[in-house]
Amino acid sequence: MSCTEPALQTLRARGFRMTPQRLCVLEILHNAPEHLTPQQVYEQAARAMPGLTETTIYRALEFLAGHNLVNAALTANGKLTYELARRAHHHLVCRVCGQQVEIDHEILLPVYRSLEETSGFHINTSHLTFFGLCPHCKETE
Amino acid sequence: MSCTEPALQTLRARGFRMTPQRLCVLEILHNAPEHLTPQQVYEQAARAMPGLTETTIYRALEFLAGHNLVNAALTANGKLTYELARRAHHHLVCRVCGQQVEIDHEILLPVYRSLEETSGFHINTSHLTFFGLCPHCKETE
DNA sequence: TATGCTATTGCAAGTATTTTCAATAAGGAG
DNA sequence: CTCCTTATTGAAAATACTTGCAATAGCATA
Ligand SMILES: [Mn+2]
Ligand SMILES: [Mn+2]
Ligand SMILES: [Zn+2]
Ligand SMILES: [Zn+2]
Repeated sequence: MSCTEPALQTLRARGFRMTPQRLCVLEILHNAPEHLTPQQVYEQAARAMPGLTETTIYRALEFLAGHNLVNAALTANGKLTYELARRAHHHLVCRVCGQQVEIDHEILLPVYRSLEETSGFHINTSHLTFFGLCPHCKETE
Repeated sequence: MSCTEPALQTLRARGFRMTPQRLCVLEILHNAPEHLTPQQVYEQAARAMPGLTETTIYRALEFLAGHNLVNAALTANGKLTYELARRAHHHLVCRVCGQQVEIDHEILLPVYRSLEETSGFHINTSHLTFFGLCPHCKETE
């Protein structure tokens, strides 16, 4: 499939390999409407590729995240979920009802700049999760 | 110990209890030079209170974090570590060597404000972790 | 200080995630 | 197209974390 062509090139250029298992994970995340847990990815992947193991899913997700082909996001209960890497963005999620709002990366650029200036670091966090209370839950305490 | 007095009041006022196990966890974090993993807390706690279980440590950390007496922080590999809640701050950690820099919460206030304004949310994320490359590792690629 | 309610603990069992290692297969070279 | 190197997989075992439940012990009240 065409949407995975660039990913394939990226990996090979770095001496790594594109496998059907990794393609399967990318495919699943590509069609997912939202972030998925490793378990959810596994369930779908196992359906498409019987015999594939959970171990492989965990490894594929970590690997793909390391190569910026997928992003990991933190949930309110401290667990990681994944999504296909796309336009840089962040999340704001309600601790009570779980409602999510997406945040453009541009909004954070100024802070990134000032943090880089004062620390000398090059920041490459690509996917932050802020927590809080949504307009509704803010009312009902 | 006096440093735990306020914590005790906080909990009782809300109908919860201060137990020797929770005090032990607070005590350990109070003396820790940096963030600790649940396992590290357990090792120290078990030495002070034989019989205490890992289950209790996990529950105490989550409970105390829920009451803002301790803060959870994300490590580069997606795992949670804990520290005693103190002045609001965040972290900037190098993905290569692990070097950490602390960030004053004030620096992020403007962004918080603008995020709250545009989303209507009340943000209460108290402990963010930014990742990147430190000045040194930035050089050596 | 004695009593009662119920939040909290420890234990056991369940689920999730990581690690180790031998067998397999991606993909560059010829 | 075949061969070779070695990145990657699957299986099993080890660890990490969560959940259910009965016994225990904070602490509010009298
Ligand atoms: Mn996202
Ligand atoms: Mn901290
Ligand atoms: Zn809400
Ligand atoms: Zn570094």
